Amino acid sequence: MEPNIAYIANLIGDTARSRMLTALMADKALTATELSVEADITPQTASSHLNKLLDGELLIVRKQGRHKYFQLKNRQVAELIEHMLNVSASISSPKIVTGPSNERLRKARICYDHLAGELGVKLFDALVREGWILERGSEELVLTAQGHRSLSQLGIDFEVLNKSRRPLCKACLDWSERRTHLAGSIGKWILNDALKRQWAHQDLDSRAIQFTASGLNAFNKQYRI
Amino acid sequence: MEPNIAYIANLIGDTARSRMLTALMADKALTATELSVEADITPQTASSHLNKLLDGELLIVRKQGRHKYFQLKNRQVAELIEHMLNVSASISSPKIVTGPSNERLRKARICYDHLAGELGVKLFDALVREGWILERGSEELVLTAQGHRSLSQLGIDFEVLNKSRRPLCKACLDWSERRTHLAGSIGKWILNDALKRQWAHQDLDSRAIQFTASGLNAFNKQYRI
DNA sequence: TCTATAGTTCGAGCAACATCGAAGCATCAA
DNA sequence: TTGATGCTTCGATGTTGCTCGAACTATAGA
Repeated sequence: MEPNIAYIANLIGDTARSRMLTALMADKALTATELSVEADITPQTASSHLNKLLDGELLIVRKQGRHKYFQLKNRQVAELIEHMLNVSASISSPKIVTGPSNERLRKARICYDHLAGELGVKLFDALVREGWILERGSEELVLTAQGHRSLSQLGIDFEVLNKSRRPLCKACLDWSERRTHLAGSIGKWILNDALKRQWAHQDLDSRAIQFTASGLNAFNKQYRI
Repeated sequence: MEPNIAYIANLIGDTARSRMLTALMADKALTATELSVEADITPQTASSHLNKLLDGELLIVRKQGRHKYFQLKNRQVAELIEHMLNVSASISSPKIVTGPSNERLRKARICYDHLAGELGVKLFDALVREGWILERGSEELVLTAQGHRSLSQLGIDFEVLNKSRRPLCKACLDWSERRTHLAGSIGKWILNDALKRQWAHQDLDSRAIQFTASGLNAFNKQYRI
């Protein structure tokens, strides 16, 4: 038999569960209670949903004291959610409502482990313009020799990155901008570096990334945005 | 608001609808009745499901006389389904049952527009071994100069392929083999070429690709499998 | 030991929706 | 015009499963 995609899709296809999954796209482990708040349901209901998601192997859980920390099982699952976000965003009928909290999400947010939103797209454009990465076709990205040099100077350790089997650069479609932004281990490094330098911090309650005024300046300068 | 992934997921998450979608992965337009047979439901029920899939913009339809031909809306949708097949296949609980008709599917099948299954993986391995394509990391593929030469000799027209914004080579994870096979416009060309040369033909009732004995020989020889 | 918090299990209520029979419309081929 | 085929609309039925209140277990802290 072919794999049963209805099972997985049905799992994601519930409003409460899909909200939990989307919340977990921030790549942060969340507790059952936090997720119940996120999904706007009671803890009992959340407990039932979380068990289903565990059964379906979309989540993993770590127990710490009286807390349970849930997170997405792996990158494959995260990429599936991302894919669904993209397809959903390209649909016309259920209109996308604009709100104040979404303004921040649209500006800059975390997409599993790299920067997305307006700033993510700007970053990508700048890297291409400066010749650090090269677009081959519309989906394939290549790091140039110059990009390698420049990023090394910024402190990236390619020795470490090359050890992982993950590609350095990867194109990721942005659902709010409908444009490409940078994923892959370099994308991850750039976000982590900005957080480490305290140019920005992640919102406690959402996937939004808040840049400080000076942090944004430094970030823009560093990447010629 | 973030895009509503529950809506799309819920659409795919019904057994009947998911069967229809999987059937359409063969990239062939099917009529409403054919799809109702595929999903094992009455035409009335199928009609209702197909309308929902149209509303959700997962399908498009062409009317021809008293027939209605449905197909997947675009490659993005097909890739989403493929992604779900992969995630589903990597789940342990709902075991994959082996059956006679699946034997053929596992050997060689169409994955939207390129070759998948055992033969697809073998093809990929051969192309890498012969140095026609290069694996960078685990997901990124590059066409080598030698690959360009060799494929040109086989009749591929890179002028045409380069016009499309689609990447030449792309890695696609195979749900039955759990290994990489070749997608992208070259993958598409190779399959089409084999069909054109009548080395193989597509099953009428499924996504299986049937090679003739001599066709398989020629195919293996051409690509050093 | 007592209390507060995190998470669970059970059961009942309720709404959503997949399903099909019956009947209807549209098209094609005589 | 008649009959056959493809597809749809309508209404009734039944099941699934999301939901929460109530009561429970488990852990942490004092």
